[in-house]
Amino acid sequence: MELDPVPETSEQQWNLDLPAVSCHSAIFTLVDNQLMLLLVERNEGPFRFQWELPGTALTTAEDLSATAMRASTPPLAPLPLAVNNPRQLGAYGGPARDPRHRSIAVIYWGVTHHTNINTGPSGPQLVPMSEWTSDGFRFAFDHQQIADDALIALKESLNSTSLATRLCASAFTISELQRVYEVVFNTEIAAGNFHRKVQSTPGFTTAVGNQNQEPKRRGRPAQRFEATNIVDVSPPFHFESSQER
Amino acid sequence: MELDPVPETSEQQWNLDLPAVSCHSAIFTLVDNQLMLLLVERNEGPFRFQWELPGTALTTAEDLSATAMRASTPPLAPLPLAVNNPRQLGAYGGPARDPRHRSIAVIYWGVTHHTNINTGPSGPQLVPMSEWTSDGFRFAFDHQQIADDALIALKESLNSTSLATRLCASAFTISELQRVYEVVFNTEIAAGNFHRKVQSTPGFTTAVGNQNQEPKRRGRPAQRFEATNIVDVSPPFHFESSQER
DNA sequence: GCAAAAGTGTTAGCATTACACCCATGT
DNA sequence: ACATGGGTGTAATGCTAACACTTTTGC
Repeated sequence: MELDPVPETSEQQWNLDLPAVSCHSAIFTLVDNQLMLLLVERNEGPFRFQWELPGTALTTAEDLSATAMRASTPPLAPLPLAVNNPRQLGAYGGPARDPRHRSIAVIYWGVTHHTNINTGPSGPQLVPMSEWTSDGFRFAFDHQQIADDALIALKESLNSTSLATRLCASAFTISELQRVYEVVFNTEIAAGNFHRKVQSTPGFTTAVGNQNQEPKRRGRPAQRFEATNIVDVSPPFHFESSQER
Repeated sequence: MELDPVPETSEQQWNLDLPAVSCHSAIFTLVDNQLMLLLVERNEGPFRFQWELPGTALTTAEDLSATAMRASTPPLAPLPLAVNNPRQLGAYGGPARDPRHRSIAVIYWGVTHHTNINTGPSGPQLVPMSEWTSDGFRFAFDHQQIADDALIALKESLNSTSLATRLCASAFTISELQRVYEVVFNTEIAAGNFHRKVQSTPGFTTAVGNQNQEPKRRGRPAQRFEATNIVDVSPPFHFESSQER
């Protein structure tokens, strides 16, 4: 069994057979109590004027994750996108996914606070979930399936890890954290129990000194916390979306 | 942003830049109370005489999973390998993973009963986990990492789904099913509790008519069951490996 | 004082664990 | 009879859901 992935054919055939590989990213964030996904509207080629996950061809000698993250940064953006924990969703390579040629897309997904995302009129846009899960929305290629899979991966990670802290600002309250879950799962959570669960999970948050210079609101002022390394929640949450799609 | 994954360069450069894509499979099975992994010893190219997951270049217009499964079937085998639920582990594409050229490997993993696997002297071999997790064992490329990741994925699926039934023969007893978990996790399970958990999970098994023509052993004869569709176990098991590596 | 948000206490329910115990069979 | 493996009963434990209740603030 020869496992050299380069087939022994002529150079011309080699060209035709070799698939193109691209890396894409599915970046989620929260804006205004809505879950947003970073998407790009295609302006040429097949699926023109339809939306896709930001991606780029795999050409330079870097990790797949680095290529994917680079793709979600607009060309002239001053700072790279701060998604510090991209996770691989998988490779999508159905033989008919690109009408031009065989194509493999490797997808990474991640979350970040919306202030870390640079959007511009000609680059990636934040699209609310209510839009891209509606029937009229048009994804390019198989990116509808990919976005659905990424959303499932996001929910699984929120249930089993402290990833939700990365969707909050650098300092946040427990109820702001709770809002993350409520938005993503479209559900209501009993505040008292949520508070205990987070506080009783070691490493979920770190208390921050009482720099409580918030615009004063009603009610008892909340403690503020910071995100730390992502830890497992054990036993996990088991939130479920109430009515999806 | 042009997202066409084919860069607009000359054909020669195109050759150099385009990575090679191969599909590999990590097939687990049980033989003699040992967890086995299907591996191939390389006999040419880099990493000669080292072991890799069976793989093949992506050349034909088929699903990635089909290519991966084809790679684990010996060339002249009469029947394809019966892994009816291959799951994608991920894509591995570090820039240095293949010393010859840029290379992307898409990995699928699965389980099956050992009688469904055809091995030959020149093809894939079943290697016990005790061997391939020992320090002296030599994997080709980054297949050590991939095998470790596949084992983690296997354990996660055993904990959260009824996949273990696919490692048993077509008819099996609850204690044979229990042995699957005990071998993979290298742990001991209280038989009574395991019995209840399996029986109380709808769809985990299907009772089979009392065709109880086994070689008679000591003790009360056990009921025999068949595998059905794979269902989620909720709440999941949480077995853990006692002393790994 | 009252409303609102933060945080704590308390009870009931569910699922697992540990282990005792009975069942059915071969020797 | 007895050992062996199959299967059920039961009490203790740990975690969560539900919700009452206290605390701390703005109005």
